Amino acid sequence: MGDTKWLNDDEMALWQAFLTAGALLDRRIEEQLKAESGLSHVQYEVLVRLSAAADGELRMSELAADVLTTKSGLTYQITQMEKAGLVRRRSCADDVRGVYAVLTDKGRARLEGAAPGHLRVVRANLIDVLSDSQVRVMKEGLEEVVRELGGA
Amino acid sequence: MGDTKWLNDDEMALWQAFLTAGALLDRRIEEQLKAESGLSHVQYEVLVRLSAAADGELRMSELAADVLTTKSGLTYQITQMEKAGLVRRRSCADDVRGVYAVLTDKGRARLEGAAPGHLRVVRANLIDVLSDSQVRVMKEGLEEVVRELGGA
DNA sequence: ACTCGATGGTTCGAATTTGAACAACAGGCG
DNA sequence: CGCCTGTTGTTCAAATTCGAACCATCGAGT
Repeated sequence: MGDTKWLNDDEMALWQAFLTAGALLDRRIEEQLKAESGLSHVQYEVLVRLSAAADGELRMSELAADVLTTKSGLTYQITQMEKAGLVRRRSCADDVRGVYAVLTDKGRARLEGAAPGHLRVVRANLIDVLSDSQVRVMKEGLEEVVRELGGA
Repeated sequence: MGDTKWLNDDEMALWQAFLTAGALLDRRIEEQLKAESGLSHVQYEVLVRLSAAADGELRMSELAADVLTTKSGLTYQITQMEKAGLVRRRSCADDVRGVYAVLTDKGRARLEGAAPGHLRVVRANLIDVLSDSQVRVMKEGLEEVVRELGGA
């Protein structure tokens, strides 16, 4: 035992491409979003989740899980967004500890303004670069990876 | 003009899975690496690049590009790694501005110690979750994305 | 009602990342 | 040679992230 099974060429190339694509794409998204809407990617995701939720509000913990950030990370971001008026905190009725993050009108407007530009970047650099069948296969594969990582 | 072409279900799912897989996988890698070898993922990548390079050394700028980080980000990390004795700085003969990051024996040893564990995580959560054909398709697709993003 | 092991959010300090500004130099070209 | 533009790597402050510690509360089980 203890002998390591290395990656073959395709596997290595996949891993490398996965890292590179992720990093470069994130960079581009971040800069586009910041320039065009003054939002960070995390903040954009927060707005997306909230706007998709019933009444435009979610518990901090659920939001943190959705946005793939840590609890403290979300606390920080929500504080920032609250200062910017994009979001508001509301304490939970049935659980004194609980806190809801609530989307404000301003927040919703900001999201609507940012979405098209963001989408353009995602399309231009990821979706439209792939064929329909590539999209399907990669979706299947990555969903399996997510499942494995317990992010189901 | 101005009307936005949204994503269909598969495209949306792919984008979501891509983000989630990336974030979760990075998290797991980071924690495994830190726990088992006291390295961050960036530092690990630095060691990998240096060990792959001739004489185990690379110019700062090239290394920064390889590792997908900014110039200042690399300066910081190399300083940390230098303190830890994993790396050493050497100034460039033919270009007074230039600086080489050089892998030390200790650095190489640390990499060798860390690699098997790191590889296990990559395998368990990405590679081994996919079929050979999925690996090939995803590799092709992601390489195309990287090309599009100018990371050729 | 009471205890005890989870849960929800925040707080804190340390580590890291970012981007702009900077200084020093390289390299081509008139 | 002298000028001009682009590089190289570092520095600095500000923004963000991380993780552990913390407090208050919940909820199941007794």
